Amino acid sequence: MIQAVELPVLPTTQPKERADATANRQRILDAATRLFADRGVSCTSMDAIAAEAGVGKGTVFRRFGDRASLALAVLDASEVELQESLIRGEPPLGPGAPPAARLVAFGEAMYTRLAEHLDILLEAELSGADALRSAPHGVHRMHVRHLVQHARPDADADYLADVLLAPLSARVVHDQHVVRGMSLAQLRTGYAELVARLLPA
Amino acid sequence: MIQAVELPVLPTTQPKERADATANRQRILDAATRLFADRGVSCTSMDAIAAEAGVGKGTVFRRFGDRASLALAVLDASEVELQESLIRGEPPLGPGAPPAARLVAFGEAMYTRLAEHLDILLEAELSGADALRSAPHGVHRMHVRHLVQHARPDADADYLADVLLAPLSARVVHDQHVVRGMSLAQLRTGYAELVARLLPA
DNA sequence: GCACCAAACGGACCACGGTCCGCTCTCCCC
DNA sequence: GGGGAGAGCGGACCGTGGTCCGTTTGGTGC
Repeated sequence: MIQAVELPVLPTTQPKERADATANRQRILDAATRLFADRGVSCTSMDAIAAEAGVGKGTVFRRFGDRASLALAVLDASEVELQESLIRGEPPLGPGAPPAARLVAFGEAMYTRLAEHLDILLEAELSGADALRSAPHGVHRMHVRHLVQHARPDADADYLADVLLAPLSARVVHDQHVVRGMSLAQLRTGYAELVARLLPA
Repeated sequence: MIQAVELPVLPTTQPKERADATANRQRILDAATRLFADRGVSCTSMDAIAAEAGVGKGTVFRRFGDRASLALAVLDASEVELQESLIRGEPPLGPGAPPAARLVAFGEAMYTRLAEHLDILLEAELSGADALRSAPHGVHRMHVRHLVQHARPDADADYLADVLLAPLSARVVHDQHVVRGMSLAQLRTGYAELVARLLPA
């Protein structure tokens, strides 16, 4: 027998987090941020973060899953800000400018972010076997793919998006800038010229 | 008092490896190759490799330094063959063809190699924080940089070489091919078009 | 052969990321 | 405010990569 059932308006809503859980999440994020800054990301163990947060190690992993996700979560505010700029910000980063200009601006923004948080971003993509499946990366890929498709409807936007994102990975930038000493200005210029070649105005 | 000293002709020569060490290196490589093939790279621990080789774990690490280097060493024969083709092989992979054609051929060769050994290459660049500092990668970068410089003396060959190598990383290809299901043909075509855009004939 | 020594060996040991499970505490409903 | 359910907690536990150091062994000079 079919019955009318009271359906929640948006069943996708999370079942609401308990107050202590929320508090702990924040304490863990604060502790991680502090320790990352103090003694460096790679010298900060998960145990140390748990201890600093005054919380059991299990709680850290329950909240964040693994080390890479925690690193990503620490940068969440910065990521949200970037995405906001992409969607609703001023041109050329936001809508309104031609795709090539927006892409160059995206590269600039990414390099700025990378310079500021290189070690944390490195950690985020190092530990996980699949940093490329993370939500932020997915958003970046969508964005770039969208710009490419508008500028060159003929091209393979999926592949080109990957090409345009690959040099912006923390690993590549770390090697270029830290290991081999290439300047950020050189990287920015290089990216702009790359975009100019790939997305003709 | 200054004395005439008998100088070795080439002090850079390694001081000759002991016979048992050489034998053990080979047994370890064989064991690793076998186990990687049998149960998969990610399911094979270093202890298991040591046991299979009939050797202490310390010996494995003494010979190969770390897991990533061992993975790389397993593929050494394949890498040597590739490098041989680049330096002395037939065109278009080897010398003689125009730079753009050689670069496309390089991409083809790399994709073939990636398809064949994806999991091992993934392991090699996953574990080490600095897979980009490995000897093979250095050679690849030199090669690509050299081709770029010949085709476009005006451009930033260093940056472009990185751009052209980044999409050929095991991590990117794994995500494209395994996770997202892009075909190898699509990747090859994409790379060829990328080269065409970046290195005008 | 022999004796010597550096190179090599091996497995106990360590630190770390991640899991598990029995106990606790919050929240909701009455 | 009392009680029941289940999310949340914490820290003991596990497997793994990597190190250390006392012991063994292969090469070499006599």
